[in-house]
Amino acid sequence: MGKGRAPCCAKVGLNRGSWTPEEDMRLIAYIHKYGHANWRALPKQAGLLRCGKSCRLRWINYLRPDLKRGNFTVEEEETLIKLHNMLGNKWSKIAACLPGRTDNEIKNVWNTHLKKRVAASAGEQKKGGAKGKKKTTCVDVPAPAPSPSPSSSTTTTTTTTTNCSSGESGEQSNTSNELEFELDKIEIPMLDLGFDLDMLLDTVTNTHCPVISSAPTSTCSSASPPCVVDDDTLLDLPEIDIVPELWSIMDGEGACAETAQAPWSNAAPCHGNGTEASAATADDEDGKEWWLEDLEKELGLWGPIDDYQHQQQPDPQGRVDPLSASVDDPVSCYFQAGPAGAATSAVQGPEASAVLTDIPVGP
DNA sequence: AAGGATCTCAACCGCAACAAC
DNA sequence: TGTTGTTGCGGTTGAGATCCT
Repeated sequence: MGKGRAPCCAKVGLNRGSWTPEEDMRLIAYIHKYGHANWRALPKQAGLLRCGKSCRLRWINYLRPDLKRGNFTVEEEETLIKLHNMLGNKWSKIAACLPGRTDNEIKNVWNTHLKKRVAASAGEQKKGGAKGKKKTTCVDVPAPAPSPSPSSSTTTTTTTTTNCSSGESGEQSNTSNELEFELDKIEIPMLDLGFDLDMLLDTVTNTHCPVISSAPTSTCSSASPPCVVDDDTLLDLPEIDIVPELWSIMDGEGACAETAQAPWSNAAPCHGNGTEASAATADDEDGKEWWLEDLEKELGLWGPIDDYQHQQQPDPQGRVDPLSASVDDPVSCYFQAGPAGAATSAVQGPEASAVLTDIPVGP
């Protein structure tokens, strides 16, 4: 959103600001089919008037399927507080320890309420804490020591990667050892987080690809590239009519395997370029099926297409399924009922499908 | 009900690190 | 070894949402 700084020249003429459902669908469809080996080339190939950076951010922070949504749990907040106490503003490292949470989200949560809460509880516990205004989940957090902010704004002398591709853990051994040593001393509630301290250590110290990664980044993809698409190649993306054809992309032909830690990662790696994506095996289908189901449900595509209207009928109690209630086209359903409803103000109806019929792009 | 104040969070930016040549 | 291109990170911003008076 034009935040005061002039855009770089490369971005002149590109869309900025909030993403529309059409753009989201293009990005989802493209990445699902071809992966994201090259963010810079991606928008062009996907027919998006966005810079690659923007696409990457949108995918990582909002669209990728392994994201949790909703408020942080108590456990997550406590973990975040402790990890921040240990690591400072190393949001990506913290994110690597909080499955399904992005560094941006964590940063926001920290800056909006946890920071205040920690400050309040550290400074003036007797006063009764901070007065959060809105949806802060009030938790009694054991007051941690004031953050030493080991790095806070100082940057990157430490290792930066928590990514999958780093096989070079050796050269980072100093930092890793320090982290390991320190992390060894703290207790982090891992109740529902699905991992243990060993995993946390592994993750933070880059010793292997985290099971719960901060993001299926292109670094990961480059380790096992999903589909390499020539920069200048006119992609053979099918014409997508929003309901059946996009669905077919998602559901089968050419659904390109994402990276190792992606939810559909059981799918076989995509060999060659995306246009020759092979039929998935039965196991592949199993591996990605749940995500596809999930996406389809969010899109309002789950079940027979005829069911859309049906799904919007109130249940016997008179309630309406929030996943299908909002609008009558699946794109809007997805963005209103699904990911935070952020794009709710965007175009709906015919325009959405019109855009999606034109995914194939040229140079 | 209206208007102002405050909060949230998606998206932007610049820069550093990394990779490829 | 140096240069160039790409990606990842952390800080910042402001529109929209929510709360308060």
